[in-house]
Amino acid sequence: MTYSISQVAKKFNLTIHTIRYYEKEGVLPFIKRTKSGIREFDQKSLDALNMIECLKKTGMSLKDIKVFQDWCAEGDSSIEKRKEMFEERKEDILGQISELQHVLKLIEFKCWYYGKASELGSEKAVMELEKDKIPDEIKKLYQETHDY
Amino acid sequence: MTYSISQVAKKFNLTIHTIRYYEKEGVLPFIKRTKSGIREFDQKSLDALNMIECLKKTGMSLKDIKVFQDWCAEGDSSIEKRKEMFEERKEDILGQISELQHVLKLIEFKCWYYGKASELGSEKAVMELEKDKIPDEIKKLYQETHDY
DNA sequence: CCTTGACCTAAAGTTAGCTCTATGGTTAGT
DNA sequence: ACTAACCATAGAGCTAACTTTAGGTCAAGG
Repeated sequence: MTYSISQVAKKFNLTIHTIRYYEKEGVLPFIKRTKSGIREFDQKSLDALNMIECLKKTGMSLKDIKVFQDWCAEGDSSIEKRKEMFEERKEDILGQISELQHVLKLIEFKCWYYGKASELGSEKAVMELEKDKIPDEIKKLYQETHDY
Repeated sequence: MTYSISQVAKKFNLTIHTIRYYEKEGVLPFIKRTKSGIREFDQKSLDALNMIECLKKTGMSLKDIKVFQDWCAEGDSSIEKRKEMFEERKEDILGQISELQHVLKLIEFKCWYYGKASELGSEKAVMELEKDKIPDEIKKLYQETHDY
């Protein structure tokens, strides 16, 4: 079973242009062609594209993804490097998640703040709230997110 | 207490150029100047910059951050819009976190895969492993991350 | 056979977000 | 007053990741 470029584009929610661009930049491994030069994507191509999309979502650049693809093409001798790359990627993602969880605290504080402001009619009224009227978990959110 | 641009740059781990660029683009609210034109950052400026960095980390563009700053400058009449913006931002972050958790599964599968490949000496050996030698949670990770 | 639609390449254009350069003013120490 | 360190502006330059354009090929259906 093979797929045309437009079928693949639909599956991955990319444009045809983007897929061709990826191939040109070397982030997609070799893609078979018909004798007239039309690309035919097989399961391996789809798997590679899935990996690329995944790595992109972790914030990796196409340049670095290309390095990874080159390692793949190199074969078993690059297994160790690829292993290390994925371990780094894992740590990086965990870091990103905890950063987002931190950022979320400030956003949640602001949700509370503007909820109150909407309720009381002004920002001034929220800032003049006596301290004992501010829930402890909101105070905590506030304090934990002013780290400069 | 006020701060010079280079002190602020250090605090936020940005370059002086970037901070000036932010001001030029209107994402920083009005910053006071000495009579000779030198910027003086006060607590309010720092708070704003903290918010900007936070919104940037959620993936918001400077253009949209500027819209938010314009709302802030507009005063209480934009409270509702700002509240909605933060609620959207919150949903967005939760979405990002769960996307990263999904992506993490494929990365963790690859960590296992290359760990085995390293142990057995080749990728081929991993792919030929009998199914009952692959831990269930690894099979699960694999299946859950091939969603095209 | 001719049109239509999906494909191809090469290359120019776009956008965001910085980053750097040139040029010159300001301020604190000796 | 001189020097060094810091500040300013205007504007050019850069990089990544597309996106669009121009011009052409190819295969199937009427």
